[in-house]
Amino acid sequence: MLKRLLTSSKTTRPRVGKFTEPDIPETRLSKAPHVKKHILIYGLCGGILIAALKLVEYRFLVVEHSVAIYGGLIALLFAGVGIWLGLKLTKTKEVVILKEVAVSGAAPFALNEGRLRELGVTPRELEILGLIATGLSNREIAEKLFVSENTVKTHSSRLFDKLGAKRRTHAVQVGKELGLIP
Amino acid sequence: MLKRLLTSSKTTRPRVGKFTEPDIPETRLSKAPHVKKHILIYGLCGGILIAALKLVEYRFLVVEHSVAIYGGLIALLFAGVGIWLGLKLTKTKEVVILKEVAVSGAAPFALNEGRLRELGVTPRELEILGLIATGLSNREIAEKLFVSENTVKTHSSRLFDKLGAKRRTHAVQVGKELGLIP
DNA sequence: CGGGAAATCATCCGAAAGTATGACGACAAG
DNA sequence: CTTGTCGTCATACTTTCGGATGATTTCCCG
Repeated sequence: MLKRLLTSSKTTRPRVGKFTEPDIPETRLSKAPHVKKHILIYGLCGGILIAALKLVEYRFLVVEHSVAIYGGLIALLFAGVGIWLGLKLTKTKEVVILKEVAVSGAAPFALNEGRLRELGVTPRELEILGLIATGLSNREIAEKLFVSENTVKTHSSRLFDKLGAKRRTHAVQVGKELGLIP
Repeated sequence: MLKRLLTSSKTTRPRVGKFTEPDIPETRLSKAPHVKKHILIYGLCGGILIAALKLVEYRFLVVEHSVAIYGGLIALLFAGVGIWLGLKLTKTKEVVILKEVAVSGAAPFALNEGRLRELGVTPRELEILGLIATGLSNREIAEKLFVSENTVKTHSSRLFDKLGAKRRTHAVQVGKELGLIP
C-alpha cells in the first residue's frame, strides 16, 4: 500500500513538477501541420529572392557600378533572410509541447449489491460501516442512530466477522475494496 | 541494544531511500545551453559565407565571367545554408518536444507536500498514517517497521494531534481529504 | 559546539474497541 | 404455528488505543 503510494508519486509527481512546472493551464501549441506550410513559405521566399537576384544582376549589367556593393547587398539580403527564417522556424518549433492531463473521471460509485448478499451484510451493518469509515466512534454512531452503544458494537462485530476484518480500520479498507462504500 | 542498531539501519535508511527515489527517472533534454551554441554556429557560418562571398566577388572582378552563374551560385549557397540551418534548428527544437501520456484510469494521487509542511507532518508519521489506513494495528505496524509498539503509538499520537483527529479512523479520513494518502 | 528537530523507547492509566454470550420483540416465510 | 432473520440491548471480559510524560540518540544547522 505504501509502496504503491510512493510508486505513483515516483511516476506522476516528478513528471509534472519538473517538466511542466506548475503551469496547469495547457500551453499547447502543436505545430505539426504547420511544418509543410513553412516549407512552402520558404520556397516562396527563395523564389522571391532569386527574382531579386535577377533584378540585381540586371542592374548590375546595365549600370555596371561597383560590384562589391551589389555583392554585399546580396550577401546582406540573404544573410538577413536566412537569419529571419532561422529564427522564425526556431521560434515556431520551440513551443511544440504536447500535454495531456489526466482527466481522472469522477467515480460515481455504485454499491455492489451482489457482494452484499454474497457476504450476508445487512443494511444496518452497511450503514454502520459507512459511519465507521467517516471516523466516528461507536458512541457517536450510537447517538447518531438513536441506539445503544452495545448495539453498535454487536453490529460492528458481526460486520467485521463477515468482512474478515479484525479492526474497524481494516473493515473500512475491505469495504472500500469490495465496493461497499465509496 | 542490538535491536536498536538494526532498527536504525533498517528503518531509517529505507525511509530516506524511498522518499528520494522518485526523482531518479528523469529523461530531461535540456536545451538552454544548445541555443547559444547554435547562435554561435550561425554566426560562424555567416562569417564563412561572407568570406566566400568576398572570394566570389574577387573572382568576379578578375575573371568577369558570366554574372548570372555566380549570382545563382551565391543564391543557391545561401538558400541551401538557410534551409540547412532552418532544418537543423527545427530538428534541434523538435527533440525538446515533450509527450506526456495521459494516465486515464490510474489513480492520479499526488502527495500534497505543501500540506505536509503546513501541518508539520514528518515522513515517518506519514508512513505510519499510510499503514493505519490499510487497517493495521499498532503492533502490526511496529513489526512491519521493526520498531517498538510504543514508538508507533508516539508517532500516531503526534500525527492525530497534527491532523486534529481523535481516532485512527478519523485520521485516515482527514488524511484522505487533505491529499496525504490515496 | 550548542540547540532543535526527528526518531526511538518506556511507563502508567483511562477510554475505546472488540469478543463472547444470552435475550427479547418484530416480521416474513414456510 | 414454527422457523429464521434482523435489529435491538445487556453484561462481562480482553485487547487495543490514545494521552501524558520523560528520556535517549542521531543528525543538521547556525
